[in-house]
Amino acid sequence: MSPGRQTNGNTESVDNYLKAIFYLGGPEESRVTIKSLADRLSVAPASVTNMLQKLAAAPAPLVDYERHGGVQLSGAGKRRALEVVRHHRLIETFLYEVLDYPLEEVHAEAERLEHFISERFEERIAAKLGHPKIDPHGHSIPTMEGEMTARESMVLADVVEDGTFVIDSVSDRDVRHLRLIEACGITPGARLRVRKSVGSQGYTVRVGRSAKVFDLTRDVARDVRIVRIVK
Amino acid sequence: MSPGRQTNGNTESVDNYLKAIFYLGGPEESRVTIKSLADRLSVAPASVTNMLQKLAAAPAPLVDYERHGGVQLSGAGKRRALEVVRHHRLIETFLYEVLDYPLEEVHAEAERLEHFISERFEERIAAKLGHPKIDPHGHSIPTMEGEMTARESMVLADVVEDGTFVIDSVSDRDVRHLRLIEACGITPGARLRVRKSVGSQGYTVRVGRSAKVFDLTRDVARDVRIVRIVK
DNA sequence: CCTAAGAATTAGGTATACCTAAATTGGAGA
DNA sequence: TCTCCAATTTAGGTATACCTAATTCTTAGG
Repeated sequence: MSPGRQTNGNTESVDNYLKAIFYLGGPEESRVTIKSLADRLSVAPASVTNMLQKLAAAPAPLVDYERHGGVQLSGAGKRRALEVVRHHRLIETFLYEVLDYPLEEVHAEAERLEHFISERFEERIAAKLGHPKIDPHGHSIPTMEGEMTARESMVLADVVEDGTFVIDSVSDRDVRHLRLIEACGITPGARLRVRKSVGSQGYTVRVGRSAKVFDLTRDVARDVRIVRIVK
Repeated sequence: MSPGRQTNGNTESVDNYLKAIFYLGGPEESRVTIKSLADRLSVAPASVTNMLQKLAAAPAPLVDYERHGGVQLSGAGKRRALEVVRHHRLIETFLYEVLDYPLEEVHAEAERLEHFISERFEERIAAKLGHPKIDPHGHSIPTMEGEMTARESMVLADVVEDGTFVIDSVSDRDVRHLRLIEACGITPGARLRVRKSVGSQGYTVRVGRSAKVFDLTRDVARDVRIVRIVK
Protein backbone atom coordinates (compact mmCIF):
# COMPACT_ATOMS: atom_id res chain seq x y z
CA MET A 1 0.00 0.00 0.00
CA SER A 2 2.98 2.28 0.39
CA PRO A 3 3.12 4.56 -2.66
CA GLY A 4 0.90 7.48 -1.71
CA ARG A 5 -2.62 6.87 -2.90
CA GLN A 6 -4.50 10.11 -3.38
CA THR A 7 -7.92 11.49 -2.53
CA ASN A 8 -9.41 9.87 -5.62
CA GLY A 9 -7.56 6.55 -5.72
CA ASN A 10 -4.92 7.33 -8.34
CA THR A 11 -1.28 7.60 -7.46
CA GLU A 12 0.71 10.75 -8.08
CA SER A 13 2.52 8.92 -10.84
CA VAL A 14 -0.67 7.94 -12.63
CA ASP A 15 -1.94 11.51 -12.44
CA ASN A 16 1.30 12.70 -14.00
CA TYR A 17 0.98 10.27 -16.90
CA LEU A 18 -2.60 11.38 -17.52
CA LYS A 19 -1.64 15.05 -17.47
CA ALA A 20 1.27 14.43 -19.84
CA ILE A 21 -0.93 12.57 -22.31
CA PHE A 22 -3.48 15.35 -22.04
CA TYR A 23 -0.95 18.08 -22.85
CA LEU A 24 0.92 16.16 -25.55
CA GLY A 25 -2.30 15.14 -27.28
CA GLY A 26 -3.18 18.79 -27.76
CA PRO A 27 -6.67 20.17 -28.40
CA GLU A 28 -7.21 17.55 -31.12
CA GLU A 29 -6.53 14.84 -28.54
CA SER A 30 -4.32 12.99 -30.99
CA ARG A 31 -2.51 9.79 -30.04
CA VAL A 32 0.71 10.29 -28.15
CA THR A 33 3.93 8.35 -28.66
CA ILE A 34 5.75 6.49 -25.93
CA LYS A 35 8.92 8.42 -26.59
CA SER A 36 7.31 11.84 -26.23
CA LEU A 37 5.84 10.73 -22.91
CA ALA A 38 9.17 9.34 -21.77
CA ASP A 39 10.84 12.64 -22.63
CA ARG A 40 8.24 14.79 -20.93
CA LEU A 41 8.13 12.68 -17.79
CA SER A 42 11.89 12.07 -17.72
CA VAL A 43 11.54 8.33 -17.42
CA ALA A 44 12.74 5.47 -19.63
CA PRO A 45 10.50 4.46 -22.54
CA ALA A 46 10.25 0.97 -21.06
CA SER A 47 8.72 2.45 -17.92
CA VAL A 48 6.12 4.26 -20.00
CA THR A 49 5.12 1.11 -21.87
CA ASN A 50 4.77 -0.66 -18.56
CA MET A 51 2.62 1.98 -16.98
CA LEU A 52 0.37 2.37 -20.00
CA GLN A 53 -0.22 -1.36 -20.16
CA LYS A 54 -1.32 -1.26 -16.56
CA LEU A 55 -3.56 1.76 -17.06
CA ALA A 56 -5.15 0.20 -20.13
CA ALA A 57 -5.69 -3.18 -18.45
CA ALA A 58 -7.52 -1.78 -15.44
CA PRO A 59 -11.23 -2.59 -15.02
CA ALA A 60 -12.09 1.03 -15.90
CA PRO A 61 -9.19 1.91 -18.24
CA LEU A 62 -7.84 5.43 -18.04
CA VAL A 63 -6.21 5.22 -21.47
CA ASP A 64 -6.70 3.64 -24.83
CA TYR A 65 -3.35 2.04 -25.58
CA GLU A 66 -2.38 -0.03 -28.59
CA ARG A 67 0.82 -1.98 -29.00
CA HIS A 68 3.09 0.12 -31.22
CA GLY A 69 0.21 2.52 -31.71
CA GLY A 70 0.55 5.20 -29.03
CA VAL A 71 -1.99 6.25 -26.40
CA GLN A 72 -4.99 8.45 -25.95
CA LEU A 73 -6.99 9.27 -22.86
CA SER A 74 -10.23 7.40 -22.27
CA GLY A 75 -13.26 9.33 -21.06
CA ALA A 76 -12.37 8.59 -17.45
CA GLY A 77 -8.72 9.45 -18.10
CA LYS A 78 -9.60 12.80 -19.61
CA ARG A 79 -11.94 13.57 -16.74
CA ARG A 80 -9.20 12.90 -14.23
CA ALA A 81 -6.59 14.82 -16.25
CA LEU A 82 -8.87 17.85 -16.34
CA GLU A 83 -9.42 17.58 -12.62
CA VAL A 84 -5.69 17.58 -11.98
CA VAL A 85 -5.23 20.53 -14.37
CA ARG A 86 -8.01 22.35 -12.53
CA HIS A 87 -6.28 21.68 -9.23
CA HIS A 88 -2.98 22.86 -10.62
CA ARG A 89 -4.31 26.11 -12.02
CA LEU A 90 -6.48 26.90 -9.03
CA ILE A 91 -3.53 26.34 -6.72
CA GLU A 92 -1.33 28.55 -8.90
CA THR A 93 -3.92 31.31 -8.81
CA PHE A 94 -4.29 30.91 -5.07
CA LEU A 95 -0.55 31.05 -4.42
CA TYR A 96 -0.25 34.12 -6.58
CA GLU A 97 -3.33 36.02 -5.43
CA VAL A 98 -3.67 35.04 -1.79
CA LEU A 99 -0.18 34.04 -0.72
CA ASP A 100 1.71 36.59 -2.83
CA TYR A 101 4.03 34.06 -4.43
CA PRO A 102 6.33 35.31 -7.17
CA LEU A 103 4.98 34.08 -10.50
CA GLU A 104 7.98 31.85 -11.25
CA GLU A 105 7.42 29.85 -8.09
CA VAL A 106 3.76 28.97 -8.35
CA HIS A 107 4.26 26.16 -10.85
CA ALA A 108 6.64 24.03 -8.81
CA GLU A 109 4.53 24.25 -5.69
CA ALA A 110 1.29 23.53 -7.56
CA GLU A 111 2.94 20.61 -9.31
CA ARG A 112 3.35 18.87 -5.97
CA LEU A 113 0.17 19.94 -4.20
CA GLU A 114 -2.23 19.27 -7.07
CA HIS A 115 -2.12 15.56 -6.26
CA PHE A 116 -2.91 15.85 -2.59
CA ILE A 117 -5.66 18.40 -2.07
CA SER A 118 -9.20 17.27 -1.29
CA GLU A 119 -12.40 18.24 -3.05
CA ARG A 120 -13.09 20.50 -0.12
CA PHE A 121 -9.79 22.32 -0.53
CA GLU A 122 -10.44 22.78 -4.22
CA GLU A 123 -13.92 24.12 -3.55
CA ARG A 124 -12.73 26.47 -0.80
CA ILE A 125 -9.92 28.10 -2.73
CA ALA A 126 -12.13 28.41 -5.81
CA ALA A 127 -14.72 30.20 -3.67
CA LYS A 128 -12.08 32.40 -2.04
CA LEU A 129 -10.87 33.44 -5.48
CA GLY A 130 -14.37 34.03 -6.84
CA HIS A 131 -14.30 31.02 -9.18
CA PRO A 132 -11.62 32.37 -11.52
CA LYS A 133 -11.58 31.36 -15.18
CA ILE A 134 -7.90 31.92 -15.89
CA ASP A 135 -4.74 31.40 -13.88
CA PRO A 136 -1.88 33.92 -13.52
CA HIS A 137 -0.14 32.55 -16.62
CA GLY A 138 -3.25 33.19 -18.69
CA HIS A 139 -4.36 29.55 -18.95
CA SER A 140 -8.01 28.59 -18.70
CA ILE A 141 -9.07 26.81 -15.55
CA PRO A 142 -11.36 23.85 -16.29
CA THR A 143 -14.69 23.94 -14.51
CA MET A 144 -15.65 21.45 -11.83
CA GLU A 145 -17.54 19.58 -14.55
CA GLY A 146 -14.38 19.28 -16.66
CA GLU A 147 -15.23 21.92 -19.26
CA MET A 148 -12.36 24.04 -20.48
CA THR A 149 -12.87 26.97 -22.82
CA ALA A 150 -10.27 26.80 -25.58
CA ARG A 151 -9.02 30.17 -26.76
CA GLU A 152 -7.66 30.81 -30.23
CA SER A 153 -4.09 31.87 -29.86
CA MET A 154 -0.75 31.25 -31.51
CA VAL A 155 2.78 30.75 -30.31
CA LEU A 156 4.89 33.90 -30.65
CA ALA A 157 7.63 31.79 -32.21
CA ASP A 158 5.26 31.00 -35.11
CA VAL A 159 4.72 34.64 -36.07
CA VAL A 160 5.84 35.29 -39.64
CA GLU A 161 4.39 38.73 -40.17
CA ASP A 162 5.08 41.67 -37.87
CA GLY A 163 2.08 43.18 -36.08
CA THR A 164 0.36 44.01 -32.82
CA PHE A 165 -1.01 41.34 -30.55
CA VAL A 166 -2.62 40.74 -27.18
CA ILE A 167 -0.68 38.46 -24.90
CA ASP A 168 -2.76 35.37 -24.25
CA SER A 169 -0.62 33.32 -21.92
CA VAL A 170 2.90 32.39 -20.93
CA SER A 171 4.26 28.91 -20.35
CA ASP A 172 5.24 27.89 -16.83
CA ARG A 173 7.46 24.99 -17.90
CA ASP A 174 10.77 26.90 -17.74
CA VAL A 175 11.51 29.11 -14.76
CA ARG A 176 14.39 30.85 -16.55
CA HIS A 177 12.27 31.83 -19.52
CA LEU A 178 9.44 32.86 -17.25
CA ARG A 179 11.67 35.22 -15.28
CA LEU A 180 12.85 36.78 -18.50
CA ILE A 181 9.34 37.11 -19.84
CA GLU A 182 8.17 38.75 -16.64
CA ALA A 183 11.12 41.13 -16.62
CA CYS A 184 10.00 42.37 -20.04
CA GLY A 185 6.53 43.07 -18.64
CA ILE A 186 4.96 40.38 -20.76
CA THR A 187 1.73 39.60 -18.88
CA PRO A 188 -1.51 38.06 -20.12
CA GLY A 189 -3.81 40.79 -21.44
CA ALA A 190 -1.06 43.27 -22.27
CA ARG A 191 -0.50 44.61 -25.78
CA LEU A 192 2.55 43.41 -27.67
CA ARG A 193 4.15 44.95 -30.77
CA VAL A 194 6.16 42.28 -32.54
CA ARG A 195 8.88 42.59 -35.19
CA LYS A 196 10.96 39.70 -36.50
CA SER A 197 14.56 40.29 -35.53
CA VAL A 198 16.81 40.82 -38.49
CA GLY A 199 19.46 38.15 -38.95
CA SER A 200 18.25 35.94 -36.09
CA GLN A 201 15.47 33.50 -35.31
CA GLY A 202 14.17 35.81 -32.55
CA TYR A 203 11.73 38.69 -32.19
CA THR A 204 11.92 42.29 -31.13
CA VAL A 205 8.97 43.22 -28.93
CA ARG A 206 7.56 46.25 -27.19
CA VAL A 207 5.01 45.81 -24.39
CA GLY A 208 2.09 48.24 -24.03
CA ARG A 209 3.03 51.83 -24.89
CA SER A 210 6.41 51.55 -23.22
CA ALA A 211 9.48 52.88 -24.98
CA LYS A 212 11.51 49.84 -24.00
CA VAL A 213 12.17 47.22 -26.60
CA PHE A 214 13.34 43.67 -25.89
CA ASP A 215 14.91 41.01 -28.03
CA LEU A 216 13.52 37.56 -27.39
CA THR A 217 15.24 34.40 -28.56
CA ARG A 218 13.23 31.83 -30.44
CA ASP A 219 13.36 29.60 -27.35
CA VAL A 220 11.72 32.21 -25.20
CA ALA A 221 9.24 33.11 -27.97
CA ARG A 222 8.03 29.52 -27.87
CA ASP A 223 6.78 30.14 -24.32
CA VAL A 224 4.51 33.05 -25.19
CA ARG A 225 1.07 32.70 -26.77
CA ILE A 226 -0.61 35.68 -28.43
CA VAL A 227 -3.66 36.79 -30.40
CA ARG A 228 -3.30 39.16 -33.35
CA ILE A 229 -5.25 42.42 -33.15
CA VAL A 230 -3.67 44.46 -35.95
CA LYS A 231 -2.40 43.28 -39.35
CA MET B 1 12.87 6.71 -6.96
CA SER B 2 9.11 6.24 -6.99
CA PRO B 3 7.87 6.69 -3.41
CA GLY B 4 7.32 10.42 -3.11
CA ARG B 5 10.41 12.07 -1.73
CA GLN B 6 9.60 15.36 -0.08
CA THR B 7 10.96 18.89 0.00
CA ASN B 8 13.53 17.90 2.58
CA GLY B 9 14.52 14.42 1.41
CA ASN B 10 12.46 12.29 3.79
CA THR B 11 9.57 10.21 2.58
CA GLU B 12 6.04 10.74 3.86
CA SER B 13 6.35 7.44 5.68
CA VAL B 14 9.55 8.44 7.48
CA ASP B 15 7.95 11.71 8.56
CA ASN B 16 5.03 9.79 9.97
CA TYR B 17 7.29 7.53 12.00
CA LEU B 18 9.16 10.54 13.39
CA LYS B 19 5.95 12.29 14.33
CA ALA B 20 4.58 9.16 16.02
CA ILE B 21 7.75 8.69 18.05
CA PHE B 22 7.61 12.35 18.97
CA TYR B 23 4.04 12.16 20.25
CA LEU B 24 4.35 8.79 21.97
CA GLY B 25 7.59 9.80 23.69
CA GLY B 26 5.76 12.66 25.38
CA PRO B 27 7.39 15.76 26.85
CA GLU B 28 9.94 13.58 28.69
CA GLU B 29 10.97 12.11 25.34
CA SER B 30 10.98 8.62 26.79
CA ARG B 31 11.75 5.56 24.70
CA VAL B 32 8.86 4.27 22.65
CA THR B 33 7.96 0.61 22.12
CA ILE B 34 7.60 -1.05 18.75
CA LYS B 35 4.08 -2.16 19.57
CA SER B 36 2.84 1.33 20.47
CA LEU B 37 4.26 2.62 17.19
CA ALA B 38 2.70 -0.23 15.26
CA ASP B 39 -0.68 0.53 16.85
CA ARG B 40 -0.49 4.26 16.24
CA LEU B 41 0.65 3.90 12.65
CA SER B 42 -1.63 0.92 11.91
CA VAL B 43 1.18 -1.20 10.54
CA ALA B 44 2.56 -4.58 11.59
CA PRO B 45 5.21 -4.57 14.35
CA ALA B 46 7.60 -6.23 11.91
CA SER B 47 7.28 -3.25 9.59
CA VAL B 48 8.16 -0.91 12.44
CA THR B 49 11.28 -2.87 13.37
CA ASN B 50 12.33 -2.79 9.74
CA MET B 51 11.83 0.92 9.32
CA LEU B 52 13.56 1.78 12.60
CA GLN B 53 16.57 -0.30 11.69
CA LYS B 54 16.82 1.63 8.45
CA LEU B 55 16.41 5.01 10.14
CA ALA B 56 19.01 4.12 12.76
CA ALA B 57 21.51 2.78 10.23
CA ALA B 58 21.48 5.88 8.04
CA PRO B 59 24.63 8.04 7.87
CA ALA B 60 22.87 10.74 9.91
CA PRO B 61 20.49 8.63 12.00
CA LEU B 62 17.06 10.07 12.74
CA VAL B 63 16.47 7.74 15.69
CA ASP B 64 18.33 6.00 18.44
CA TYR B 65 17.15 2.41 18.25
CA GLU B 66 18.27 -0.54 20.34
CA ARG B 67 17.38 -4.15 19.74
CA HIS B 68 14.56 -5.00 22.17
CA GLY B 69 15.02 -1.58 23.72
CA GLY B 70 12.59 0.74 21.96
CA VAL B 71 13.36 4.00 20.12
CA GLN B 72 13.94 7.65 20.75
CA LEU B 73 14.41 10.51 18.32
CA SER B 74 17.93 11.70 17.63
CA GLY B 75 18.62 15.42 17.47
CA ALA B 76 18.05 15.44 13.73
CA GLY B 77 14.94 13.31 14.13
CA LYS B 78 13.45 15.64 16.69
CA ARG B 79 14.22 18.64 14.52
CA ARG B 80 12.39 17.09 11.59
CA ALA B 81 9.48 15.93 13.75
CA LEU B 82 9.02 19.46 15.05
CA GLU B 83 9.12 20.82 11.53
CA VAL B 84 6.38 18.45 10.46
CA VAL B 85 4.33 19.32 13.55
CA ARG B 86 4.83 23.00 12.73
CA HIS B 87 3.62 22.38 9.19
CA HIS B 88 0.64 20.45 10.44
CA ARG B 89 -0.49 23.06 12.92
CA LEU B 90 0.11 26.00 10.63
CA ILE B 91 -1.89 24.31 7.91
CA GLU B 92 -4.70 23.57 10.36
CA THR B 93 -4.77 27.18 11.44
CA PHE B 94 -4.72 28.33 7.85
CA LEU B 95 -7.55 26.04 6.79
CA TYR B 96 -9.62 27.18 9.74
CA GLU B 97 -8.88 30.90 9.62
CA VAL B 98 -8.43 31.62 5.93
CA LEU B 99 -10.37 28.87 4.17
CA ASP B 100 -13.21 28.59 6.70
CA TYR B 101 -12.90 24.85 7.15
CA PRO B 102 -15.06 23.22 9.81
CA LEU B 103 -12.82 22.34 12.76
CA GLU B 104 -13.30 18.58 12.41
CA GLU B 105 -11.94 18.62 8.89
CA VAL B 106 -8.68 20.49 9.31
CA HIS B 107 -6.78 17.54 10.74
CA ALA B 108 -7.27 15.13 7.87
CA GLU B 109 -6.30 17.70 5.25
CA ALA B 110 -3.25 18.88 7.21
CA GLU B 111 -2.18 15.29 7.74
CA ARG B 112 -1.70 14.89 4.01
CA LEU B 113 -0.42 18.34 3.08
CA GLU B 114 2.13 18.66 5.89
CA HIS B 115 4.51 16.42 3.96
CA PHE B 116 4.40 18.28 0.70
CA ILE B 117 4.53 22.01 1.35
CA SER B 118 7.73 23.96 0.71
CA GLU B 119 9.54 26.27 3.08
CA ARG B 120 8.11 29.12 1.11
CA PHE B 121 4.55 27.91 1.62
CA GLU B 122 5.18 27.52 5.32
CA GLU B 123 6.62 31.00 5.56
CA ARG B 124 3.81 32.58 3.53
CA ILE B 125 0.93 31.10 5.51
CA ALA B 126 2.68 31.89 8.78
CA ALA B 127 3.00 35.51 7.63
CA LYS B 128 -0.60 35.63 6.44
CA LEU B 129 -1.74 34.40 9.86
CA GLY B 130 0.50 36.80 11.78
CA HIS B 131 2.84 34.06 13.04
CA PRO B 132 0.31 32.37 15.30
CA LYS B 133 1.45 30.55 18.45
CA ILE B 134 -1.46 28.17 18.82
CA ASP B 135 -3.63 26.25 16.37
CA PRO B 136 -7.44 26.03 16.43
CA HIS B 137 -7.32 22.99 18.72
CA GLY B 138 -5.29 24.93 21.26
CA HIS B 139 -1.97 23.23 20.52
CA SER B 140 1.28 25.21 20.45
CA ILE B 141 2.86 25.73 17.07
CA PRO B 142 6.62 25.12 17.16
CA THR B 143 8.72 28.04 15.93
CA MET B 144 10.79 27.90 12.78
CA GLU B 145 13.76 27.14 15.04
CA GLY B 146 11.99 24.11 16.50
CA GLU B 147 11.09 25.63 19.88
CA MET B 148 7.75 24.66 21.33
CA THR B 149 6.38 26.21 24.49
CA ALA B 150 4.97 23.46 26.71
CA ARG B 151 1.92 24.44 28.70
CA GLU B 152 0.95 22.85 32.01
CA SER B 153 -2.37 21.20 31.53
CA MET B 154 -4.11 17.99 32.44
CA VAL B 155 -6.43 15.59 30.71
CA LEU B 156 -10.07 16.08 31.71
CA ALA B 157 -10.37 12.34 32.19
CA ASP B 158 -7.77 12.56 34.99
CA VAL B 159 -9.78 15.02 37.07
CA VAL B 160 -10.59 13.54 40.50
CA GLU B 161 -11.88 16.64 42.26
CA ASP B 162 -14.69 18.81 40.88
CA GLY B 163 -13.82 22.40 40.05
CA THR B 164 -13.58 25.15 37.45
CA PHE B 165 -11.03 25.06 34.66
CA VAL B 166 -9.91 26.82 31.52
CA ILE B 167 -9.99 24.69 28.40
CA ASP B 168 -6.45 24.30 27.13
CA SER B 169 -6.84 22.20 24.01
CA VAL B 170 -8.83 19.47 22.33
CA SER B 171 -7.46 16.44 20.53
CA ASP B 172 -7.90 16.16 16.78
CA ARG B 173 -7.35 12.41 16.62
CA ASP B 174 -11.03 11.41 16.63
CA VAL B 175 -13.48 13.27 14.41
CA ARG B 176 -16.51 11.85 16.25
CA HIS B 177 -15.29 13.06 19.61
CA LEU B 178 -14.29 16.39 18.18
CA ARG B 179 -17.74 16.99 16.73
CA LEU B 180 -19.27 16.20 20.10
CA ILE B 181 -16.81 18.43 21.92
CA GLU B 182 -17.54 21.30 19.56
CA ALA B 183 -21.27 20.83 19.89
CA CYS B 184 -20.88 21.37 23.64
CA GLY B 185 -19.11 24.66 22.99
CA ILE B 186 -15.84 23.32 24.36
CA THR B 187 -13.26 25.61 22.77
CA PRO B 188 -9.73 26.48 23.89
CA GLY B 189 -9.84 29.44 26.26
CA ALA B 190 -13.40 28.89 27.47
CA ARG B 191 -14.27 28.28 31.13
CA LEU B 192 -15.38 24.82 32.14
CA ARG B 193 -17.21 23.77 35.33
CA VAL B 194 -16.55 20.09 35.91
CA ARG B 195 -18.34 17.59 38.13
CA LYS B 196 -17.67 13.85 38.21
CA SER B 197 -20.76 12.06 37.01
CA VAL B 198 -22.34 9.89 39.65
CA GLY B 199 -22.33 6.19 38.90
CA SER B 200 -20.29 6.48 35.72
CA GLN B 201 -16.75 7.07 34.59
CA GLY B 202 -17.74 10.33 32.88
CA TYR B 203 -18.05 13.99 33.74
CA THR B 204 -20.82 16.56 33.82
CA VAL B 205 -19.65 19.88 32.43
CA ARG B 206 -20.97 23.37 31.90
CA VAL B 207 -19.20 25.71 29.46
CA GLY B 208 -18.85 29.42 30.26
CA ARG B 209 -21.87 30.85 32.03
CA SER B 210 -24.31 28.85 29.94
CA ALA B 211 -27.18 27.05 31.58
CA LYS B 212 -26.63 23.97 29.47
CA VAL B 213 -24.97 20.99 31.04
CA PHE B 214 -23.43 18.10 29.14
CA ASP B 215 -22.45 14.61 30.12
CA LEU B 216 -19.13 13.52 28.62
CA THR B 217 -18.02 9.91 28.54
CA ARG B 218 -14.57 9.03 29.77
CA ASP B 219 -13.53 8.43 26.16
CA VAL B 220 -14.43 11.94 25.16
CA ALA B 221 -12.94 13.39 28.35
CA ARG B 222 -9.61 11.93 27.32
CA ASP B 223 -9.61 14.26 24.34
CA VAL B 224 -9.90 17.49 26.35
CA ARG B 225 -7.01 19.14 28.18
CA ILE B 226 -7.70 21.73 30.89
CA VAL B 227 -6.03 23.96 33.48
CA ARG B 228 -7.54 24.33 36.96
CA ILE B 229 -8.45 27.88 38.02
CA VAL B 230 -10.63 27.22 41.07
CA LYS B 231 -10.29 24.52 43.70
C1' DC C 1 11.03 -4.72 -51.90
C1' DC C 2 14.22 -4.95 -48.50
C1' DT C 3 16.88 -3.29 -44.81
C1' DA C 4 18.51 -0.54 -41.11
C1' DA C 5 17.50 2.88 -37.70
C1' DG C 6 14.69 4.27 -34.33
C1' DA C 7 10.57 3.18 -31.56
C1' DA C 8 8.52 0.07 -28.67
C1' DT C 9 8.38 -4.01 -26.02
C1' DT C 10 9.98 -7.79 -23.13
C1' DA C 11 12.85 -9.67 -19.59
C1' DG C 12 15.04 -9.25 -15.50
C1' DG C 13 16.53 -5.98 -11.55
C1' DT C 14 16.32 -2.29 -7.76
C1' DA C 15 14.35 0.35 -3.76
C1' DT C 16 10.50 1.57 -0.69
C1' DA C 17 7.29 0.13 2.42
C1' DC C 18 4.29 -2.78 3.43
C1' DC C 19 2.71 -7.96 4.78
C1' DT C 20 2.54 -12.93 7.17
C1' DA C 21 4.58 -16.65 9.48
C1' DA C 22 8.16 -18.44 12.07
C1' DA C 23 11.81 -17.83 15.26
C1' DT C 24 13.79 -15.29 19.32
C1' DT C 25 14.13 -12.86 23.57
C1' DG C 26 13.53 -11.11 28.03
C1' DG C 27 11.09 -10.16 32.04
C1' DA C 28 7.17 -11.30 35.44
C1' DG C 29 5.45 -14.49 38.26
C1' DA C 30 5.17 -19.41 39.92
C1' DT D 1 15.49 -20.20 39.24
C1' DC D 2 12.74 -21.35 35.55
C1' DT D 3 9.05 -21.09 32.46
C1' DC D 4 5.89 -18.94 29.59
C1' DC D 5 4.03 -15.29 26.97
C1' DA D 6 3.92 -11.08 24.90
C1' DA D 7 7.06 -8.25 22.44
C1' DT D 8 10.31 -8.21 19.06
C1' DT D 9 12.97 -9.76 15.33
C1' DT D 10 14.06 -12.49 11.23
C1' DA D 11 12.87 -14.56 6.93
C1' DG D 12 10.53 -14.54 2.92
C1' DG D 13 6.74 -12.18 -0.03
C1' DT D 14 3.82 -8.46 -2.44
C1' DA D 15 2.91 -4.18 -5.16
C1' DT D 16 4.44 0.25 -7.18
C1' DA D 17 7.29 2.43 -10.16
C1' DC D 18 11.30 2.95 -11.60
C1' DC D 19 15.84 1.06 -14.27
C1' DT D 20 19.07 -1.37 -18.06
C1' DA D 21 19.85 -4.62 -21.63
C1' DA D 22 18.17 -7.37 -25.12
C1' DT D 23 14.77 -8.19 -28.47
C1' DT D 24 11.15 -7.20 -31.78
C1' DC D 25 8.47 -4.01 -34.62
C1' DT D 26 7.68 -0.51 -38.21
C1' DT D 27 8.61 2.26 -41.56
C1' DA D 28 11.20 5.31 -44.51
C1' DG D 29 14.87 5.40 -47.81
C1' DG D 30 17.61 3.26 -51.01
